[in-house]
Amino acid sequence: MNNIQGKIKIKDIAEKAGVSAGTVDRVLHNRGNVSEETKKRVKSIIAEINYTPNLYASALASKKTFVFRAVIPAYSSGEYWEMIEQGIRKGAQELIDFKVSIHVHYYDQYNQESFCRTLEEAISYKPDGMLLAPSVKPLTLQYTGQLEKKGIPYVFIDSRVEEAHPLAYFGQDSLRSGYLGAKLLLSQKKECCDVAVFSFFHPGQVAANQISLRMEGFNSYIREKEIDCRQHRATLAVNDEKKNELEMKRLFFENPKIEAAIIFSSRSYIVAEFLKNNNLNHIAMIGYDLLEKNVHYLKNNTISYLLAQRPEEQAYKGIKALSDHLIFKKQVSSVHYAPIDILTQENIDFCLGF
Amino acid sequence: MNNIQGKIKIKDIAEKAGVSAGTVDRVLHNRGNVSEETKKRVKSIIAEINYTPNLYASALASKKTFVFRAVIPAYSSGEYWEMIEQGIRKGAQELIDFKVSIHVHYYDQYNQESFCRTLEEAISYKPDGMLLAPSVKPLTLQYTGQLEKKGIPYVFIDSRVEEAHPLAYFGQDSLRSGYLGAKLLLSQKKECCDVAVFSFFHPGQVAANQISLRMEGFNSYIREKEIDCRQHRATLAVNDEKKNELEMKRLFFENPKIEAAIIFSSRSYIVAEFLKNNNLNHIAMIGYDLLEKNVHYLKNNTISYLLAQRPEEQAYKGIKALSDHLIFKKQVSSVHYAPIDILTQENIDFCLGF
DNA sequence: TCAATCACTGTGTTCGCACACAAAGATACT
DNA sequence: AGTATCTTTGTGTGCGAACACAGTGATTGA
Repeated sequence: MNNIQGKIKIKDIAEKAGVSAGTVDRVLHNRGNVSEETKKRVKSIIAEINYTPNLYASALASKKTFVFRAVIPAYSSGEYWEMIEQGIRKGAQELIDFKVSIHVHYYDQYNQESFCRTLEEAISYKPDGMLLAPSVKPLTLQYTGQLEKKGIPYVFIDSRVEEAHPLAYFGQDSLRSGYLGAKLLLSQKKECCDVAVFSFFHPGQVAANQISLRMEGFNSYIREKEIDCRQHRATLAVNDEKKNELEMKRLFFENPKIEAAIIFSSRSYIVAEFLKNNNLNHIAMIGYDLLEKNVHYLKNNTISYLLAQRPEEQAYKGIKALSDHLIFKKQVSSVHYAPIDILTQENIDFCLGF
Repeated sequence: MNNIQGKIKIKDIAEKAGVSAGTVDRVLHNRGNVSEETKKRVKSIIAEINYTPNLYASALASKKTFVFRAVIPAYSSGEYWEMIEQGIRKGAQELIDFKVSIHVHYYDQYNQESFCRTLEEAISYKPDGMLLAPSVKPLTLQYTGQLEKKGIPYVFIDSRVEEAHPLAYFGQDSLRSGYLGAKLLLSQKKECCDVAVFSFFHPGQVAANQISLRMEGFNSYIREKEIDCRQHRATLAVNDEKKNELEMKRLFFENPKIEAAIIFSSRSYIVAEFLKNNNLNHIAMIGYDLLEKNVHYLKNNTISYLLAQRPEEQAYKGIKALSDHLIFKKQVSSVHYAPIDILTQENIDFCLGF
């Protein structure tokens, strides 16, 4: 017999094949030095009884150690990227007994050179795997090319770069989240309506972002459903409160008929704050991402819906994809869209923490 | 030095305390036979260096085995409870190397006696922990009382019974999901409207269910927001298609002004099918739970929103709660509401599988 | 013919921990 | 004092797998 669980061990396989455990081990890990004949025999037995190794025993015995490196934008507390890092940390925690350690590198997302320097440094350590929040395409491709040459698997988080060959991508389908935003905002409108549409901008922005894709999705809904509405666009600046204030005043006061607003950025709270302060309660508003400040305005009914994307889960799964690939030798599928969560006052309390 | 990860092992503690590994083990597991003095010394060192055991090595060495038993309603393929079982199976899969095995018992949810028999049988095996989909209160309390007397921890899944003392509860906040249904259906209505409200019924129903709570939540929204609407209620039968057909015909044809419908049951597809077949496309409809048939009608635009509750995740977490408590000695919090997912055509594809 | 080399296979130690058992002191009892 | 008993402590083995190392024949070369 085998153990209590009835689970098959290497010894059982060895017995059935009439060889020793060492030989089975050699077959399992393609270590060579096994005759073709016994190799086939052992392999067929493994397949037949559907052997799955005890990963914990395996990790315990293994001398291999793994180092992953993550490269993400630097952030302040409460920002979107903080949640990404939380997911990374959670993954790291779960993997320590598998001898995995994870280092996080930060780059200035408004500085191209910083991106390059950070990435170069991370790569110079020759990690076993990388998690990467990509920057603009040509820049990113330059480094993913290096990684591919060195045979280091990497995972994209948050956004994706075409023509690269990541092990996997974890992020939102931004087109569709923009489309859904339009539906939630406009589906029940019967007559022509005025809508404020906000995007964000920072000079020198180098990290990829989803604003333009979301807007594209938004517009495709309007086209498809032939919605009759007037869009009033504005672009806010990341770090210029006064300018933003003026811009919003201009927009809302000059167009008093605006009855809906959508902000294609996690900084939705900036507009929400303005609406709240100016008692523009009649304006329905949709924002993005589960930041604390956004949640605040969702709870006090300024933001009607928040479309969220579970960044911790994305990052966590990204780490898991690396370990699944490198340690557990599992097949990992390459594209993983995060669910688009629709959050309201009613269900928000159940979505904090994942 | 300790190992590569820098993680502290029992041996390290033993060295620091000037005792052997065996003694440290005795302290860690309260096995007794340790003098007060050394016990204190060892404990203080453990606390000081914040020791966390390698759970995998621990499980490997341990001779203990655990048997969990789950008691849930019997179901046919495609029903709600199938997803619960999937979650249980997933949990079982992850725990096999921790020497945990899980048995599932099924009861006829329309037969009180069956519930009793099934539960008695499950308890008679003296499991280490139980996962339970409760029935009506007095009946359930009878058995949870037995479990408590025997010191067997149990977890409620799906719905909850007051006055019992489960290790944890995993399920939806039904009141709030009814409230949210009302909001999605009615928030944009300006004039008085006619709404069809469906509940379900089966003679002899004994498993607890959330229909009435959802309805209560629905009504509280209407009261709070002073919505002006006419409700047309109907109760459908679980297994009588013809009667249901007649009932729906009566309702919708006699009240042609109905422009919205909500079904407080996972069998929402029954109403959706009727609307589809009778070309009542103008009626906005809200259903509950992520059944395949419901998804079908969501995708073809008959159901506008589906409010889902991740039953697999609930069950999975229920199993994890048991193992966290029994095996990993973690503290588990007692109430866990599942997120209320708002599903639409746009985000449904990302929510299948968890 | 004997040693060297090769392909192949078996054995033994190790990982961190649990647990059975042995050993060592301390105490009490005849 | 000698022995039985109890308390306290240390030692050894095994969990399942990884990997270094030690065989074992067969083949080759001198």
